[in-house]
Amino acid sequence: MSAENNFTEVGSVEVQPRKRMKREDRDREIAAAAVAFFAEVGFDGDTRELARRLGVTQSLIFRYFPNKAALIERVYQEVYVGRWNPYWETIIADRTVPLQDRLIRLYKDYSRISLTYDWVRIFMFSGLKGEDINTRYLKFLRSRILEPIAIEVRAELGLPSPDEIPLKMSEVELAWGINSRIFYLGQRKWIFNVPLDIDIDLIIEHTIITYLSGAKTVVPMLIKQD
Amino acid sequence: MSAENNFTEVGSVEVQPRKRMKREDRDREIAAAAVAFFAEVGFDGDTRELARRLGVTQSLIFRYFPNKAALIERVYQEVYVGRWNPYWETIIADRTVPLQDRLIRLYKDYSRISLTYDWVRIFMFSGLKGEDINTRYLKFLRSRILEPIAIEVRAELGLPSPDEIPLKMSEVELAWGINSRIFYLGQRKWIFNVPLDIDIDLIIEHTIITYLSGAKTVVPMLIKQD
DNA sequence: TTTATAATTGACCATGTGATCAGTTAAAAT
DNA sequence: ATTTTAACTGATCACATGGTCAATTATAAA
Repeated sequence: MSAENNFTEVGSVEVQPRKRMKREDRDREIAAAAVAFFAEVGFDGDTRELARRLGVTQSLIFRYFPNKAALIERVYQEVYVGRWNPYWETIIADRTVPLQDRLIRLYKDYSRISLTYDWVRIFMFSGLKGEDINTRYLKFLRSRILEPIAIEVRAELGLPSPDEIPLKMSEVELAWGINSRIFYLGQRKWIFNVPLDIDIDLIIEHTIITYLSGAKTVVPMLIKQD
Repeated sequence: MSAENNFTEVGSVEVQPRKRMKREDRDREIAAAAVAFFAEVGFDGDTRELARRLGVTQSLIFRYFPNKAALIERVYQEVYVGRWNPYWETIIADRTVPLQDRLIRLYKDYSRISLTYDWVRIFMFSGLKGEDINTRYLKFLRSRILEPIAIEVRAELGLPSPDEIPLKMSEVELAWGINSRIFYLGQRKWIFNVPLDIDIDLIIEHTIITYLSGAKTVVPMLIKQD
């Protein structure tokens, strides 16, 4: 066993590793491996198996992270905080481009991040564990993406701006529909093992068209009542 | 400890239980408790804690189920198989009622089952565990609900029937949109702790209207292109 | 080449968990 | 009242897991 630990197996080929990495590098390596590992097996995955995948002893992990909880916290940072792209927020508001195009572009790009194996599964694992990171993320998403979308829809349909008639919660709920659709694609693929029959980008286009088409019918209805 | 085991605590009041239940009753009681317990903490929840909640010893559980896996299998039966309502399948095809009304009725009823704490959480726990029950359920759902919906949409829009032009996968994908929306509501409520701002029944209505409105735009497009 | 630094290991502990089984006892059968 | 049946318990085993720490050794500094 100890002899093997000096080598990292790739396929059936053994590769000479640099033994003893610099602290920073090893730190990043462990974090990255933890993301992949916990995404696969969940946060109950044991640290010995994680160490084995790293080609390292279990005790080493605890020299880099004080305890398992800290390692998990780091995973959240890597996946949620580290992968948010502020550019998404600017796409929405650019009225030189038709709204439909903006939304399609936004969600095609967003799905490149949020429809990955790691992202989808860790999001669910942490949610089920009762971590507040999900709640926080979704509140953030709501204010940075969904409400802006609802505002743009008002403009697109020539309806009164939120200054005149405040955004109704049901208008934002309608925008949730887009995200729920996208996220569900990720769950089907990475959790439920139900293959997607057609191209994701195409589904996104249909989703946006459906949303806008529905909004045209529903939103005027929503802001009239009350 | 052993003295306490003869009593089931409800709040701070101790209630005299019938010691020694009939096999069938105890069996059902354990199964029901297992559903609630595993829904809360996941399938890594330990049998000792489950026994404690039942006011019973851990070893008793293993007199009713050969091992933990069998208990979990029973949980799947209770939740997925046991709660499916065949009536849903008949609602869809009833053309004496407008399609929009049928779909709203169907999903309002479906959500009464599938938007419960137990249902949503166990569905995710089992999916993440890699059980095939999710895959099977979703295939079933597709053939019993989604494809029938896509067929009814064809009729509603006066488009060629599937006999003439077979259902496109993208038409079914569009119907997935409804389910993804509904399911996401459950996840927000029971997993991510993001309260729903407005009434679920209302969201369902908007979801159906949006879907049909979108379908009117998209479906003719879909079946034209080869 | 020698010394100092710090990355890494291996043995170990405490605790938790699925599963087993001989023995106990409430309740039904006689 | 006595016997029979079967629901239930308590003790225990084997193993897994998070975490600790003194000892080891690759690597950089001298």
